[in-house]
This record gives sequence, structure tokens and C-alpha cells, in this order.
Amino acid sequence: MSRARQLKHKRVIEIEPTAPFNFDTTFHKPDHFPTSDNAWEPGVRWQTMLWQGKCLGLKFENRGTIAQPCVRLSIWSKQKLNRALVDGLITEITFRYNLQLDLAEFNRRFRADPQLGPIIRKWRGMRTFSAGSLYEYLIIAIMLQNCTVRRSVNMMQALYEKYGAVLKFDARTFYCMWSPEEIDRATEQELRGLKVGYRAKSIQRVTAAFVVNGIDEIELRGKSREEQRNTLLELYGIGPQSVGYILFDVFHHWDAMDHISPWEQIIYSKLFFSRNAEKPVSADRLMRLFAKRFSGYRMLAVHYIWEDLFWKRQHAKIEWLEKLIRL
DNA sequence: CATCAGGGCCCTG
DNA sequence: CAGGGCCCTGAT
Repeated sequence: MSRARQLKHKRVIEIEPTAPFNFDTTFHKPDHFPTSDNAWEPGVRWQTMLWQGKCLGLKFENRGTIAQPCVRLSIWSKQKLNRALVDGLITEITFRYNLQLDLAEFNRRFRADPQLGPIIRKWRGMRTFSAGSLYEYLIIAIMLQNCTVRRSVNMMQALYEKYGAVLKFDARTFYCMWSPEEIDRATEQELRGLKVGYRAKSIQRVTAAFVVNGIDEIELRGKSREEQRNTLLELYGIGPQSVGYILFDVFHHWDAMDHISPWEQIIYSKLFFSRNAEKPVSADRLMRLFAKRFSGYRMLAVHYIWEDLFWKRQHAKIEWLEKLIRL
């Protein structure tokens, strides 16, 4: 395990997201499986970030309102950061958290939808985010495959303990992501020792794609959705389900919905057709419904409804859902 | 104790 | 294009 690094240098910046802006539903997603690189409580999110080869500690605090948003960002680092690096970091964070997103059209188009309208009003200004890089998201996507949430948590933790850095800042301790180069020389057996099973090979091959082939995330952002999709599908261990998440969360395609997996199909059947798990609606029929109701914003619309469900679950157990997600 | 399927994907036939 | 195999783990 890596030695803990105390991050002593701190600087504070204020960011003004576009209004309306909902801090908590943007900076915390209760459906994400918990990882030890971040924490949240109302009005505050902590996380680590590997940026330009530096391990950083970040703290976001809500200093505004929905109509007049303001986010105070504290950045901890081992050494003092230069201006250019900080500027680049702010740009990147603004992108990853969609802080400049204009939701006006989305809000206007769906405010009359009987199901989505009330949720838009409740969570006005909610965005999506991908806190880490494309590489980090790919690793998480691999950890999600074919296992329960608890196992995903255990595997990710084992990887952090072996390859991540331990950062201390703001009187807290978190793990920070490794770079592809740091894990590139790990053997399949070494990875299997962390009980990731056959996913070891996917980790190796995806990592190699960044180290050897030099996948450039920033460049990929400029490509079309189809080009992005094809590039991602070429990666070993990355299929349509993982790509679907990435096109939405990492590349911000609000209409990206090419694939509905079985467990999502069951949840959608309940949410949109009041069907129980024994008699789910076909994926095709769900697709037709979304195309008709939410065209142009299919995934974002579903995300709002989905997140609303998982926020409710924070306060009260939802019996039918508990059975499906199996923590 | 044994058995099984899980928040996919690859590979084979 | 359908279906078996893959790792490990918790549920039964």
C-alpha cells in the first residue's frame, strides 16, 4: 500500500455555474457505488483527482442558491500549483460536472410531462458528472460487469489499496487514482490476486490502450458520438452496456441510449409501466416509449427519473428496488 | 455443505 | 446471432 501523502498547499476558488443549479443532486449520485476516493454530505463534496500527474484533494462547497449558484472549490496539493495548471483544472472540472450546461430547453420541453415535469421542478438544475477521467471510468465500468454492487466495491477498494495513493487533506483521508503507466506492468496473476477474476485481462488491455496506443480523451471529445462509440467498443472488455454509460456520463450525449440491460429493463418496466419484475416490458417497447416521449434527451430524461428514485431510497427503503440492486 | 446467478463481454459454432 | 464460459461472492 502506498504511503499517505499530506497535502499542505491549499487554494480556494469560486465558480459560478449557470442557473438554475442544484448542488447536491449534481455533486452526489446515490446510485453510484461508493468508492474511497470521495465523500459527500449535504452542501459538501470531497474527492481526490489525478490531474497532470499530480494527486489533488478537492472540496466543493455550496455557497449559493439554485437561482444564484456559487461553488467554492478548495484545492489541496503537495506542492504549490502554478496558474496555468489551476486554470486548466477549473476548465476540466467545469466540463466534468457540466457547470456551464444550459438546461433551458430541456426544462421547457418536459415541464408538462406528467412524470418528468414534477421531478424537474423538484431537482431543478441537476447535472450529471463523471468525476474522473475516461480511463478511470473505464476501470469502474469493468468493475461493474457481471457482479453485485458489494463485489464491485471490494474489487475497486483492492485496486486502490494496491495501486492508488493515499491522500490526506482537510482532516480526511482518501485514495487517489493511479495513472495507466503505474498499473501497466502488473501481471494478470498479480491482478487476479485482488480477486477481480477474469476482469484482470480487461484491466490490462484497457490500460495498454492508454499507455501504448495513447488514447487521447480530450481529442475524443471532439469526435462524433458514433466515432466515440466505435473507439470505445474496440477496447477489450468494453461492450455496449459500458459504452452506453460512458457516452452519457463522460461525453455528455444526453440522447445516448442504444442499449437497455436486463436489470435496467426491470427497473424501467416498474417506473414507466408499473410492471413487476416477473413481467417486465420488452427492451424494444421501452425504447419506443423513450423515443416518443424524450427524443433528443432520452438518457437525461431517464436519468432525472432514475435519480429521483435513488434519492427516495436514501430516506426510505423501496422493497421492489432492494431486491434488484442487491447491495 | 452445494448450487446458483449476478449492474457483461468475448469467443465459438 | 445464440449460448457457453468466465471469477468470486452472498443468497438460498
